[in-house]
Amino acid sequence: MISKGLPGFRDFPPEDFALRAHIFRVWREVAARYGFEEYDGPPLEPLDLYTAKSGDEIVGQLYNFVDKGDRQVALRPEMTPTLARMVGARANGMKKPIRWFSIPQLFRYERQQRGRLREHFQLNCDLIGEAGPLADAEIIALSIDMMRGFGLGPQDVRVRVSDRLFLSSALRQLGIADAMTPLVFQAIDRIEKNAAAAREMLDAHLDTVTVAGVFRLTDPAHRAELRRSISAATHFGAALNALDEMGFGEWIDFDPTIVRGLAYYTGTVFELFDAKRTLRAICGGGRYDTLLGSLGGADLPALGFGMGDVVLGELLKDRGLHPSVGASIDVFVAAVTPADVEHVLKLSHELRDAGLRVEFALNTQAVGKQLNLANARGARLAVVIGPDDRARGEVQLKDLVYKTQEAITDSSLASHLSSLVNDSRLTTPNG
RNA sequence: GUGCCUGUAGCUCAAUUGGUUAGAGCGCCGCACUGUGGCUGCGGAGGUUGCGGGUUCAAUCCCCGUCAGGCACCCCA
Repeated sequence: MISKGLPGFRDFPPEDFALRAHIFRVWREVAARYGFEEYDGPPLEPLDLYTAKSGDEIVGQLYNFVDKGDRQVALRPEMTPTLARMVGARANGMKKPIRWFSIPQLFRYERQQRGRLREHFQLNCDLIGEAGPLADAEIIALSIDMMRGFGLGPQDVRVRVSDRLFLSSALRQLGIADAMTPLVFQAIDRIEKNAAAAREMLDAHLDTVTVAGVFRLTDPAHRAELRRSISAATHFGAALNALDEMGFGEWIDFDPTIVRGLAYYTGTVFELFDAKRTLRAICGGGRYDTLLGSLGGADLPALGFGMGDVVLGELLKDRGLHPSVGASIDVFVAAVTPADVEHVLKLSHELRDAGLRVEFALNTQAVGKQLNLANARGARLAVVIGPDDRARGEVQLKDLVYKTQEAITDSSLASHLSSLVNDSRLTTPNG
């Protein structure tokens, strides 16, 4: 009896792997367009890499254990500490800003739900060494272009953006002490999901008038007005304007309830959601100017985002934007009689050497069955070889799509097939 | 970690208020079809009804436990 896989861990049979490969491909293509270079690190790290500074939120759900050398280790729950270590070790010699991305598999020990497993792949894009607002615009633009790369538009995905500095100063104007800011952030983070709980948190620490002020600040009805109050002279205002100029204005929703849970964000924060809001966040990120220094790496301003493959995959399936499973071969080579198999083997390998994807029957089968298999594989072409053909130095070439057949001389076959297949690859989607 | 809901063939679902040997469609395999494909017809394989226990003459159905999945919390990548 083969035991089941662990809860929250996935198998990837070919039809699922195709989606994953598609997602990775788009991630890499788009990242490359922004000049980002790919890096990676170990999936298993010393436990203290995460318990040291990263924030207690993550530590509670670490997938950790003691290895055979009595070391406390953890499967990586996030990439940032690893990134900080790598950058810290070599930042002095690197031209700034640093544009790096990675697609790590991350792990968390928590109860799974749709869009949230114990393991996922997460695109991490980070821009290190630039404090100015164009860096903020650049990283948000990158996240938006990722969506465009999958065929998603502003009607599918919304980018909700805020700025912790902006929010802090707004809270200060309400008379809230700086010491209270983290708690108020936490309450604001919950307003949308559970307004009653948020109000309870605030009521416990603030007077009624101030609480009302916080709710007014985050009220969707006042958002347009609040957005107009953000001066272009501020970092946040300049970043928003830059996104407008990049042509991404219609994706952006300024939303002061976005603060994000992680304690280390220092400025811009943003999240991407599907427009129908039926799924969890597709992407989240922000500016973390003090984190790298506090982790003991280089003291550089930085910002970045993480985008998981699970929610994104759900969204692509919902919208019919996932890749269909394409043909696995170009050509099927069929033998009419056992005496033809020798010839089939020889020809098949000539075609494989020419770069074509080729399959043939591994046992003796009627020609009809072999063609049936060719169709099931999605082959564009089939070559049928029988005793009569061999006697004439020919093979029968069938086009399985157009249902045509012609005799071809054996010697000219490889180049003939290559050109046919290359044509059809250009014109067939997902081929 | 907490609460609620759901587990029947590879997939989607049936099965009379508890009643004989748990069925169907799709898919898979075979045959009609020994030199020509997607159709059609016929046939076949595939189930400890998630698992364990209990109640009962009798359990897919009721009860308990457990595991898994979904939803909401918690938290957030």
